[in-house]
Amino acid sequence: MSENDNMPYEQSDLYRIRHSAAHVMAEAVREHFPEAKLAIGPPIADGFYYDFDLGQDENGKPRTFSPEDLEKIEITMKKLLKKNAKFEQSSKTIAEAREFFADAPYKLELIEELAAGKVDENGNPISEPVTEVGIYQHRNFVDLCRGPHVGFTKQVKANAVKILRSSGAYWRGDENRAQLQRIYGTAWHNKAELDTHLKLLGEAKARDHRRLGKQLGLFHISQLVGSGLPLWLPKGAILREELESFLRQAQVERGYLPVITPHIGKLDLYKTSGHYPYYKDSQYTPIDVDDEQFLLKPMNCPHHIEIYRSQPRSYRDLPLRLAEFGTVYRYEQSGELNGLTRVRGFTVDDSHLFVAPEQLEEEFIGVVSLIQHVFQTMGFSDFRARLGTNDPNSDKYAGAPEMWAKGIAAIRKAADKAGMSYTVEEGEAAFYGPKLDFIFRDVLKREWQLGTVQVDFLLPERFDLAYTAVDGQKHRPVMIHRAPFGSMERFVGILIEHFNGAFPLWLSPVQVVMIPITDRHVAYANKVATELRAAGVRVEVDASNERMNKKIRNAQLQKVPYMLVVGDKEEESGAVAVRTRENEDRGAIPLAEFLAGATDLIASKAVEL
RNA sequence: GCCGACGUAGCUCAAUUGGCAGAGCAAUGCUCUUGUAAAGCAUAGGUUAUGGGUUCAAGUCCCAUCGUCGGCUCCA
Repeated sequence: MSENDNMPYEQSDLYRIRHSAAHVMAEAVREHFPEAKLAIGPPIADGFYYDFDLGQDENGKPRTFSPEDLEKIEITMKKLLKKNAKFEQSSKTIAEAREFFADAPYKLELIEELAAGKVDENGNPISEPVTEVGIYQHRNFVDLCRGPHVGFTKQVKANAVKILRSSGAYWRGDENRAQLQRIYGTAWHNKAELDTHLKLLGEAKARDHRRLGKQLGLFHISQLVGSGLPLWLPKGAILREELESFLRQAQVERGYLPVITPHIGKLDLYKTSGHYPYYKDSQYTPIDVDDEQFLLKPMNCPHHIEIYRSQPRSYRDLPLRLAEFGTVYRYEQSGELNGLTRVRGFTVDDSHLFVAPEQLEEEFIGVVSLIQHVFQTMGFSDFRARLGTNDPNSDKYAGAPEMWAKGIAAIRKAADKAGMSYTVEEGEAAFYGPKLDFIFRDVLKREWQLGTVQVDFLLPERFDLAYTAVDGQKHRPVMIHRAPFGSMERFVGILIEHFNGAFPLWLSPVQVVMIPITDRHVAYANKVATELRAAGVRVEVDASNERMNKKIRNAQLQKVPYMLVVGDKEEESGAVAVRTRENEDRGAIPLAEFLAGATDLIASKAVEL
């Protein structure tokens, strides 16, 4: 790529190319749908989109793009790019713009917001009212736009552009407003880059955790059980239990205490905590029993708080770190469900730390270091932290401004002390407090929010939590909510895609497959398997009536780390012929030697075989 | 929830303008006894997501419901 990696995207050639591609695509749409009203069409990561309002069909329903329409639009778009035209920049006063865009209601709305000094075309707040707006024109296509663009349409190579899909999208991202028709496209410097990108999309599809989950027998979603309620198959359950026991061990070492709480609780519990109003729209309907209402728990915190309150607490009890792999239920909208990464019932590797105010910083740093330990063990090196703060203009957040300020300051101080750099994003907080999220970039450069740490002054107040301090007086503790994995479902989904199903040895559901060459070697294979199992290795014996080659192929497709081929030679010498899923043939080695090596790698949670 | 596409055997997919539902893999049985990514033969497997409708005739056309996928909104 010709761009300097440090250059902001907004100043790059690709940004101009994509922005210009969006304009020419809109020009093409206007050729097929002259009545289409234009909304916005910005560049995005890897491409661009443009939103259109196509009016209504004869039945009064909003018109939409058919797949055939998209094909036509792409052909026209390429023709228009090649036809070449200059992008000319100019500006109009607000009054001129109002008049010029009189028939473009969405553009008018943008102009009014700019004139009022509210937000720019991307919805970002602007500091002061705008008096002149930018205009870009090529041929007869004129758009309200601050650019930048390429000089000529030909600079967007027709063979480096592709229309990808269309979908509905709400105007201004607001589901209460009109739903527009969005067309997504992608554009690159040249055809080779486009092909590379399309290949990457294909790769991402091939390692989709839903596809691999089926192939590798990890999980199953049954229509009869319900959407978004995954069933963990034996191999998936092994993987999950390995992760859980790893974290349990790390928590024991750090003084966490286990607790177990039920899956439902009285509605009043969540009214007290404040979860009910905030999560109302995404909760299962309350269960009515004997004039009482119960809720499937949407969060574990209130239950853990009741454990804190089960007895009087002293400063000597603090910090109290209660941990549970707690399953919660949220009624996500049907269109939001996605394999394991977006479900309706999921298990949080949850913990709530009840700390004295003066312990907050140290405990927070301890949690950050635990999360770093978890990521490091997984072999995740590419991640960043994000400080999510409240949006003062939103009513989504509870509690007094001082509490928020205190929480944010505490996180900043702790993060700085821990040497953790982070970005700040307003409106990314939990309703009860600010949080530090850990965002992981997988091998395909996709970002996923995993671990989270949240500081909470609100719930201790709501539940009137207290402890007796050295001074003999009641003091209020502070809570830290945290989850290094986030949710077991999402984490495993991401793990599947990151490793493409070839998990590190310690996580592999089957670590070794025994491959006897003929029937007469099955007994020896079983003997070896018994020995390996006794040492804690997960082994399967492939005693099927198949050729060795087929057994290797099957094990390979299941991404089993080690295949141990045994025939006459191995049986005579007490050896195993080691083959790895990386197609590496290590030849015959003594069983004891293989076992020692494998158990070492398992114990050290090595990523490499 | 909204917009669009889709739903055929356990899996991956065929089935001409509406005209006898099919293949490969997997499964099961038999034969072969095999040295580093697919042995051969045979058998079984379906109310074409569900419910209505149009038609002499529906996998195919129409309506509704459920589900999946891609987005939007939302989110661990």
